[in-house]
Amino acid sequence: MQLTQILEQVYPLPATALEKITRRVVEVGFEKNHLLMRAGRIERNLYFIKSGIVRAYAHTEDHEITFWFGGEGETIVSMNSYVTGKPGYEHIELLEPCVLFALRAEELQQLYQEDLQIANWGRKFAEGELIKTEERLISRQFKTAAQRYKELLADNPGLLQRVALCHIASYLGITQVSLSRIRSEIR
Amino acid sequence: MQLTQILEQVYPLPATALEKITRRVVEVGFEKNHLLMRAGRIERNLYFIKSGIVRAYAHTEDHEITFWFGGEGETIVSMNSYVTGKPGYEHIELLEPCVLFALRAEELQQLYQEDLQIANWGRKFAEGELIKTEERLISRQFKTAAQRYKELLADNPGLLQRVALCHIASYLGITQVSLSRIRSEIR
DNA sequence: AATAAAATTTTACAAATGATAAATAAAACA
DNA sequence: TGTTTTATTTATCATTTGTAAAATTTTATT
Repeated sequence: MQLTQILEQVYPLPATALEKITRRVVEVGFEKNHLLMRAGRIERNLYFIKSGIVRAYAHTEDHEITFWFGGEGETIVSMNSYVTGKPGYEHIELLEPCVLFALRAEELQQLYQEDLQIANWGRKFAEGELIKTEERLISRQFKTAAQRYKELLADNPGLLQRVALCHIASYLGITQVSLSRIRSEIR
Repeated sequence: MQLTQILEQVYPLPATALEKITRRVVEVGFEKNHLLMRAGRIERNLYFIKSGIVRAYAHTEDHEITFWFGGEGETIVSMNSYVTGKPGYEHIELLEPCVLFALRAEELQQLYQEDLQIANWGRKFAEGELIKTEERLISRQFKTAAQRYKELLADNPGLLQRVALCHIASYLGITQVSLSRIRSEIR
């Protein structure tokens, strides 16, 4: 997937604005299982996923939860770190070998201050992520774990082939044992 | 709480930008229990809360869940409707008599296209709401209902005096019976 | 103050989910 | 291919949370 395409699916940008971003982006590749971001650090980059799939997770001593999957065309941001400037709480792990477009957060902040359309791009990006997150929060309350599993499969076919079930269970907010039960009941 | 103060706690704005917004805002008052927004409609306004407290809820036939409380200084947006232009899924109900600052969504969209600092204000607003929502989603998985209740009280003392327990239970993602159990165990 | 209405708590029982460990299946590797 | 390692499923039991209904408390109204 190309960078301009990724950017424009968030918000259409004039050529000049696209060029300002493209000029500051570097293409990088990482192997499977690479830890792209670590909790507790201030993250200095954003990434756009050209190919591959990643997960974001947070953990305490005993638990670990996967709260986001990112695939081709999606944007990897330590939202907390990017917004507040403080260390983030999430780790980003590559679940496949990935090709990413890297952009320094500082440079994007600079562009937000210079370019009206890029500022509106940033707004649209955050707004889009917000409604997705809000919908997930609500769906967790309205729907049973089985319903949420079926919907995830429907919205995201192929995910099952690319991601370990333990991560899917965690994403759905249940244990792996519960997910196994749900899967056996469906068949 | 004054409008400029509300706006600037999201993102500092130059006087000219503040003036552009202020000029388009109208102060309105509603009685307790007024339904400010209804699901299924395209919402044409945003509101800033000068005083009072409100809740956002969504429902299916049998269930209803409260997923947000807004108090003084907060912004009421049907995020879904505002972002996608389609009808929203939330109702907004006033839990107290409120004084609100109303702004037409269309006019704000216009300002986003003219004023760099206002576009950045919109970006910061969405980013802030996003991390709050993301944190809630994660906390729902990491923490027990009892912990979430205690944290809500700690972060938001006074809420208990202003909001019915059935809404708090719903917000925490549990039934009212469960919340009663938690409350009796704490004492 | 007395009554009615609404909100909250309590009780009893059912259903869903979690924890742990063992069994099985799948994947990775020599 | 055979062996080891890792991932997933199954089984058992404990715990949490939900449902429904009744009891109690609080609030509103006459």
